[in-house]
Amino acid sequence: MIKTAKVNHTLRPLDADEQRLAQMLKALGNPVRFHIVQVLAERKMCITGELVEFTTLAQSTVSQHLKVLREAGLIEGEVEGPATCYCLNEAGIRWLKERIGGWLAGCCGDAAAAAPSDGDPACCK
Amino acid sequence: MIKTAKVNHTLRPLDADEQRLAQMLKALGNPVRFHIVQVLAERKMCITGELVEFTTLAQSTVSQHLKVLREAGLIEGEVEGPATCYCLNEAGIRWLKERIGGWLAGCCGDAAAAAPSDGDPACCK
DNA sequence: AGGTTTTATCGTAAAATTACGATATAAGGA
DNA sequence: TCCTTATATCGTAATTTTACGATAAAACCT
Repeated sequence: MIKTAKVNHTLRPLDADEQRLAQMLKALGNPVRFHIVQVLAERKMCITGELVEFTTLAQSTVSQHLKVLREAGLIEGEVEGPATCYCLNEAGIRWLKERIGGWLAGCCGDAAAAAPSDGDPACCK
Repeated sequence: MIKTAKVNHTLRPLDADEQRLAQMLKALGNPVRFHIVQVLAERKMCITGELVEFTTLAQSTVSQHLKVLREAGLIEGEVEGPATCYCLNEAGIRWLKERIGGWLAGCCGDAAAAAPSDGDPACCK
């Protein structure tokens, strides 16, 4: 329950890209889902049942996790008979990498633009 | 309550780097914390009270969120009098970017190594 | 010394997430 | 047709996370 009495100064609404990034990070922020995408990267593709075998969770739980990853645009599934075969969503992963690479600009600026005077730049100076 | 009866095949334990990455993703997977790091990137530094003003949350809540970010290695705080001044942890952010950049290798291979025969590569082929 | 500001931490309630079993549905086989 | 396999979804319980108020402690000021 968020108090509305406090004036919200600068927390501007997230634009579409930021929302997408936040959704991806949230999806990956769960240990099981973190694992799943790694497994998919290694194996290239898995059917639901295989992922169920890899984890120690119920099939329904894995299915839910897959849904979160799917909706975040990190994986995609193709129905093959009664099974569903999942793999990473390459476009989504690429987007994530590019987005993170440019995220929080001004923090890790170009080495040419930011010449560290010390090996240990002061935190709050 | 995770069932232990199921054989855990290939979910190998995460190594230290993977654990660190998972922790960072988890920290960033919360909307408030996502916002905080963006604010810190824009403003370079903030004291706790300022971040409290930016959000609509209680001070104690913000403090908790800051703790999660701090422990994940994404921000750092320096005590100045009664206040604490926070900024992004540049080394941690840089590490995150590099790690994400190389994560899930084999998925977004080099364009030279993976020549797409179609504009829309099959998912589970 | 007393008062004010600031904040991290604690305890707890509320909210959100994750886990599970049940089940309907689709696909495939005998 | 019946049976089996596979899975997404639903309802719900369990667990975790997030929110809040209270408070102790540190720093600063009068």
